[in-house]
Amino acid sequence: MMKPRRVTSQDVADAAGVSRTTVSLVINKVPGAQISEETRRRVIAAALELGYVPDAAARALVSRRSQIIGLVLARRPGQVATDGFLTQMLDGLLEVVHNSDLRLLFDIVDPEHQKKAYLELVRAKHIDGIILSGPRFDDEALLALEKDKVPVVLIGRLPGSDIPSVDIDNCSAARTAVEHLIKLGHSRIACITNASLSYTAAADRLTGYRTALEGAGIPYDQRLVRFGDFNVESGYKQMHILLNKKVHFTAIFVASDEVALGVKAAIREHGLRIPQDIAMVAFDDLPISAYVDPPLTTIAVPAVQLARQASAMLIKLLKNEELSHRQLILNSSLQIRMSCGAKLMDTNRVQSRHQNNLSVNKGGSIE
Amino acid sequence: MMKPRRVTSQDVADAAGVSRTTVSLVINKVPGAQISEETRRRVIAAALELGYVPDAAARALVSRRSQIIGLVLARRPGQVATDGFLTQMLDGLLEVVHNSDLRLLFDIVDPEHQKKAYLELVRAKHIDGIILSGPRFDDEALLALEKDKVPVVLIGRLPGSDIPSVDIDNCSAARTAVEHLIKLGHSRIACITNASLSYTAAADRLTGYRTALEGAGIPYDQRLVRFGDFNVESGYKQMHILLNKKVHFTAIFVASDEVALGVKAAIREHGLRIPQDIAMVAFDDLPISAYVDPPLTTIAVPAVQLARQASAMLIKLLKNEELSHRQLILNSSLQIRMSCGAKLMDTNRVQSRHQNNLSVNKGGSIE
DNA sequence: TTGCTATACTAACACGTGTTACTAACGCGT
DNA sequence: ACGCGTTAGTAACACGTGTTAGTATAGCAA
Repeated sequence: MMKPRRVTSQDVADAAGVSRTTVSLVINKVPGAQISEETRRRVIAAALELGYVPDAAARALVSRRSQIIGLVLARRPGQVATDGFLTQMLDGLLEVVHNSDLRLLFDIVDPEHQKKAYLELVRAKHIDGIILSGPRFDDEALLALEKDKVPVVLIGRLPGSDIPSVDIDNCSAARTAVEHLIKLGHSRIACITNASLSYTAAADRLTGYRTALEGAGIPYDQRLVRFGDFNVESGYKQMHILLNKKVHFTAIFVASDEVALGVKAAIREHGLRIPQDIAMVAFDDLPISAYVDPPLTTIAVPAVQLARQASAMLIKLLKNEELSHRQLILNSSLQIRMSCGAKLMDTNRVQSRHQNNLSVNKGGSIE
Repeated sequence: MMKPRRVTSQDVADAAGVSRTTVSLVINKVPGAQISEETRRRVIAAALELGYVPDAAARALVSRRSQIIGLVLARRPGQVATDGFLTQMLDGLLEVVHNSDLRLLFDIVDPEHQKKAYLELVRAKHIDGIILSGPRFDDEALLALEKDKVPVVLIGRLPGSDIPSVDIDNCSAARTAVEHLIKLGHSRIACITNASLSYTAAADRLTGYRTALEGAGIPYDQRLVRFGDFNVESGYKQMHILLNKKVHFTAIFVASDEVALGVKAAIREHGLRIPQDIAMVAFDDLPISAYVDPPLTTIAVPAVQLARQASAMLIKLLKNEELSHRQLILNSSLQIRMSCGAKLMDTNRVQSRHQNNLSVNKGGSIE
């Protein structure tokens, strides 16, 4: 049994009785090409007949474009498994990527060890450009990329660099969240971050928390602050530590819905109720957050749109088009549900469907 | 300002005073090559000095290997955003993929329209092989792949095909779940599937449900069965429909944790309690499921290990090694927590940390 | 006839690598 | 001197495509 040789453009050319060049011109619909309708049809017929599919590698070699863009996270293996934000980004990316006939490569880079991993990814021209989500302050490889003039777009921000980026205003969003708690009468407000402060988003959200306290003249109490690590489990652990410290507080700001779920469980296990004993505001507004019990009051981050915008920007960079904005800030908003206790003040009954705000902001155009 | 030309292996050869062939032999550590230690060092020094990174496209062209494998889901855009299972799979895949110096390409294929999309993906040799998760009965393109002898591994199963696959026994797992409810005294048990019955896993889980009922002599009541669509929202909607029908039931089997969260919210809004009014068993055991309120009794699916095994099998296929098992079935297990009411029978107090089973099965070796 | 333009194509090069077949040099026994 | 194996390295081809520069034909004006 013979292994059937690959169908090349030469085969198509032979079958159609033209040159390989002509085949290329027809297949790629080259704008200025002079091809008679008659031969065009013959070529297409032959290609279809033979099942011709251009070789991606050969094409990439000569055109110097792999038609693949990379989504990279600075995470350790194991931290991906629970990332509810990631799937939303993937969704947004795939949408744009499909419209531009690109492919999406996904990878993570261990922030501790192999910082240069994605440098090689792009130097090898495996991918044409990178979308890096969740940048860290200590990422030197990223600056190397910038120097290499590699197309990069950040989802998030990295102060001191000029890399194009899409983000929300984490600081003021966090501030809004905490101010909401303050308005509800709380003054002892704890905080659990979404991640280590090496991540710029985590640092910004903590800053927002501090700013809100400051604005209300509430002193910052370090004992009320702990650090999450992306996943549910970290929230669960940190909240147990916090509760066991027996430092008094009546509300908490958790800078991630995912982490907040763990926090919630820990609170429950201590026999406390949300929001009656501890009011809670979280951050991200994952699709599930409106459905958990109690529904989370949280900052709605337009994850899908962040991804859409980032990929749209990256594609512009790949085409050497000028960006209208190098730093883009999308709007976030506070979704008031049950966990903060604001709505519970009106009524003590079981919440009706009407009260339980399940609305989701859809749409939003690209650039 | 000149655009600096790419560093090629020729540049390295010149710098080291050897031929390009020698550079290739050194860089790739070709086993039988006769290279003196002295020149080997010179070559490596030169490569490091110049920052040489082999061109992926050129390498792929000549070696006929892209070193990329694809993870493909049969989903519509928008269905990815909430998939808690996906992130777990990505985690498992990345682990294996990194160990083999491969890359991971992620894509979805709209099951209605463009079934042949991933056929082209592999015909273009963009990727060396495919891991297809969540196959559907009506996927003809998949059979075409099999005929093309393209390396494919299924996460899930497709009856009537001989494609290598990794899966759990969805049918018997679902049966276990429902039998658990029956043992607790329930006989009016509703069911909401995880997805449309075009997906083999959804069909299998429904079959398990029916089998359990049959085994207990409980008649199948079609009015108690509805179909989810992967996400929370579908569970919420379907459960509202179910509850509004005023058909009596005391328990429900939801074939997906994600969907179950929506179901939970709907039950709550109707003023009913879990498990006192409606007992619930779900399916998947997402990382968050132990932390929601009440913690879900659910079938633990070893998602990360499914992905690990699938990628390990795919890599074997790529190396033309023989598979020890073409169809691999991993174990699933029922995680009994609060939502089914089993533990509530012992006590009516707030559950202690001890009772709230937060243990996670880790580990498990590869092939 | 010559010259010019527009049309419809094609020959040939370039992209950067892996690999096979071959060679040059050297040591060594006879 | 001769033959022969071993070591260390290289020349040259192949992979399949995009693209530039060039050619052949026809049409048409002068």
